[in-house]
This record gives sequence, structure tokens and C-alpha cells, in this order.
Amino acid sequence: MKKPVVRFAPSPTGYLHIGGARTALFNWLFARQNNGKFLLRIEDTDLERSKIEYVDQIKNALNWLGMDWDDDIIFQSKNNSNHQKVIKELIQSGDAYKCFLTKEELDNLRIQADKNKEVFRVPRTYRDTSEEKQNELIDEGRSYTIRLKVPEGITKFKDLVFGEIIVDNKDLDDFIISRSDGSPTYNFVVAIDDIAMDISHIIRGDDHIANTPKQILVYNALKKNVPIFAHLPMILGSDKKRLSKRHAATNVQEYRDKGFTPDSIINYLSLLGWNPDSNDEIFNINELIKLFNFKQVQKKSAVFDEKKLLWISGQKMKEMTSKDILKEILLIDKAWGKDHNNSYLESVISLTKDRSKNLIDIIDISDIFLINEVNYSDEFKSIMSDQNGTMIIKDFLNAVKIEESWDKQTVEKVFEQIMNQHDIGLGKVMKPLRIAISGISYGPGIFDMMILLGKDLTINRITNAINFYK
RNA sequence: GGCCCGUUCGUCUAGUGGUUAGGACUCAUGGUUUUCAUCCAUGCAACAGGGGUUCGAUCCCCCUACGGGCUGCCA
Repeated sequence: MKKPVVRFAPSPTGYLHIGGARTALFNWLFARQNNGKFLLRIEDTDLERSKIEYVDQIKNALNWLGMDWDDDIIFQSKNNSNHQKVIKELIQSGDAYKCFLTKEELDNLRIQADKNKEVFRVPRTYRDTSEEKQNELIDEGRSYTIRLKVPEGITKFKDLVFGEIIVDNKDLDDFIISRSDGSPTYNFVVAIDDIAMDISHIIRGDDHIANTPKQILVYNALKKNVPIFAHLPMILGSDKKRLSKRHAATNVQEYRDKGFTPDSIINYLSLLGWNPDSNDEIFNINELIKLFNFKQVQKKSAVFDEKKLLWISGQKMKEMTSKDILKEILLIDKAWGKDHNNSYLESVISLTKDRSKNLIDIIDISDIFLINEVNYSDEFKSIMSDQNGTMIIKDFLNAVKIEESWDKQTVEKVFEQIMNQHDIGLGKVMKPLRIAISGISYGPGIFDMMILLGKDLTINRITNAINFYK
């Protein structure tokens, strides 16, 4: 195969959302798998809604996800002269024509057709109007659009996902390629730019399937090779509606803030509308590059399920090294653990990561190792007073104080001592101590916690707890 | 209305002209664990409906229903 050239073409009218990220991902995977090019084109022709800050957000989000693009970013608005040139060519070749029908006329015809229960078609009134007549109309001050002459016949293409799609050209109107203000329309520019960029494979959402024949007609009129199409199923919200701003979290940035790593998101996204043809579900990016193919891409739209994302993320936390996790945490919170050295922080992470679903979980659970003062809660008063907790931790404190060394063996020995002394099980001893050193009733193993905190801090916190719960 | 596309557990999906329709997430139950989580085991749970074709259809064909897209001087 000739090295493919693909593009991701978002319009900068909002941040990068999950659906866009998935489209970008499949483009990127395909390009990287085949040593092709992944180009980024910003479709900023909607001047009203396009904003430069959205361009930055899209770039940042792609960068964060690890999808690097080749060459310079292309801004569609900068191709305007080329668009105009091609429009002229098409008029000259007779493949497009000036149409003087007004919006009002068309609206009326539409209403009329609807009333008569007829299928509305744009009339081809001006298709063969002579140049003299056209000039007359222009002199009269009539405005015009430019329409493509849709030829007789059928238009078909073989979609890599959907298979062969055939459309009868008679179901297509002579569609507008240039508005009365001279600006070109979407279905036209997209084809022109893809030609200019030498795009070989167009990979995009399946909401474009119905547009594809029109774009092919533009290619045909210009006698250009039609690229290969691969349409991807949509991603839906839990209400089965197309993912939109109304849904809870659609912004890639939000998932970053929620503590998901790029690796988790990409892994999950890859499984939406695609399957690896195996029972495996956890992949890193390099594996995905190897495995991806259009044959396994689904035609059916997929519902975004945050629960599954969470599970994948949890699996990733377990398999990532503490060092790498620390790096990721620092990316979302520069100040995290700033009072401690990296080796301590990595030890903290190694105690918390297996019980965490994402980075934010780790940060939350790790808090007890980073704070200066434990926040004790009244909620545990009964354990401390009624269940003899205060006595236990006092005895533990005294026993620990006389110990010379501080390692797991020593701590376990002291625990045993207290268990015998009070004639109770480990659970009963552990609970009040856990609360004393962390302020909460759950978390990493109590021995591990004490060892990591160190003897001084352990003593210190138990003392504070005794004072608080006395 | 017209054209195009889709429909397997709640969700993501595998699958084949003959299967106990498989896996994963979720959920439930049990177990391991010093707590929580993890982990392990078990369980609940699906071929949209109707016609054909066929000895036999989840699978092939047709229709219907439902959902989506396009039908714009939006992208």
C-alpha cells in the first residue's frame, strides 16, 4: 500500500470532545500503523463560531493524548483563494453554474411540495442559461449561488466499514458550492482541501456518509482520484443520544481533570466501535497501533460507559510503576507532595495505586501520608471510647516507645503483644490504631502505613488521637 | 415525505446455516485479605417483530417497527 495520508479536521467551535478524540485516534492509529501521515486541519471557516482559544485547546488535548500530527497545521480559512480558483474552473468547464433562484423562491417551492406530498427537488432552472442572459440578470442586480451540475447515473463507493454504498444521482440536488456572498460551502471545501492535501483515506464520523456522494461528485468533476472512505460509528451518551454538550462529561480535558491517564482514555476509546478480535481489553498505545484494523470496526453506534473507563483505568493504575504514576500526577497537580522527596512519594503511591481507579483516587488516598495534622472525626468516638479504643492505642503507644528498631517485624510483634494483653483479635486492635494514625477507617495495610510514616510520626499521631478522643 | 445507515445480555462486544449464543464492564452472592479496595469463584442477563428460503435459521432474502444521519445559501 502506498503510504496513507489521513487527516483529522475539527472545527474550532469548541473543545475537543470524546467523539472527536476517537475519530482522531483511529486516524492516528491507521497512519502510524502504515508509516503514513496524520495531518491536522482546522476547519475555521465559520468565522462567527470559530475561536483561536479552541484551536489551542484542541492542540493541547491531542498532545496530551499523545497523538502527534505531521507537518504544519492547516487552516482551512487560508485556502480560500484555492477554493475560489476551483469554483471558476468548474464554471468554465461547465460542471457548475450560476443559479439565480432566491432563498425565498426555494422556500416556497419546498412548502408547496410538502403540501402536495411531493418530493422536493431543486429545480434546474438556470442550468443551461446562456452567458448573455446571465450577465443581464447580474446587471439587474440579481444575486446568484453556484451549483454543481449533478450528472445522470449513480454514485457509489466502497466504505472500509460500511461496505458498498450506492446512491442514485437523481436523489441528489444540484447542490450549492458557492453562496451568494461568494463563500464556498462545506461539501465543496472539504473535497477541495482533501485534494490539496493529497488525502488518501478519509476516516470520519458516519454522520458524513450521506455527504460522501456529493463530495465524490466534486472529485469527479475535477477528474481527481476519489480517496478511500472509512466511516466510524457515532458515540452516544447514556441516553443513547448523540454525545453533545448536554451530556455529563464530553470534554477530553474533563477526563484529564478527573484523573484519567491518556493511556486509559485511549484504551477505552479504542474499544468503542472496534474490537481487537480477541478477549483482551487492556492495551498500550503501541499494541493498538499493531492491532488496529477497519475489519473489526463496528457499524453500530456505541454508548460511552464511564464505568468501563473506570475499570480500565484501575487496571492501568495497577500495572503502572509508581514512578510513572508520580509523573502523571505531577502533570495534573504540580504542587502535589511538594514537601516530600520523590522516593517517599513513590512509596506512598505503591501503597495506594492498587486500590485506586485513577490518579485522583491515588491523590485522595495518599493524603494521609502527606498531611501534617490528621483530621480526627467525631464519627469514630464510639470505637475509641465504647470499644476501648483509647486504651488499646495507649498501650500500643507505650509498647512502641520502648522499641529500638522500626520495621515490619517489630510492629507485628507489638501488635501481637497488645492482642494478648487485651485478649482480642487483630481486627479489634487494628481499627482504633488505623483511625489514630490516618483519621479514617480504611486504607492501605496498617503495618505498611506505620512503617512508611516512620516511628516518630506514628507516635506523634497516636498521641494526638489520644488527646482528641479522651 | 424522500434517500442512506443501523438493531446480539442494562452497556461494550464475539459468533456461526445445526453452539448449553462466548467474553468484558455493571449488578448480586460467596471466598481470600487486619479495614477499604484488589483478587478469585458463582450467578442474573441478549439474537427487535413478522414472513419467507431451508431438513434446520441469531446468521441468507423480504416486509414492519424502532433508532440515527442526510435532505440548508450549517459544518
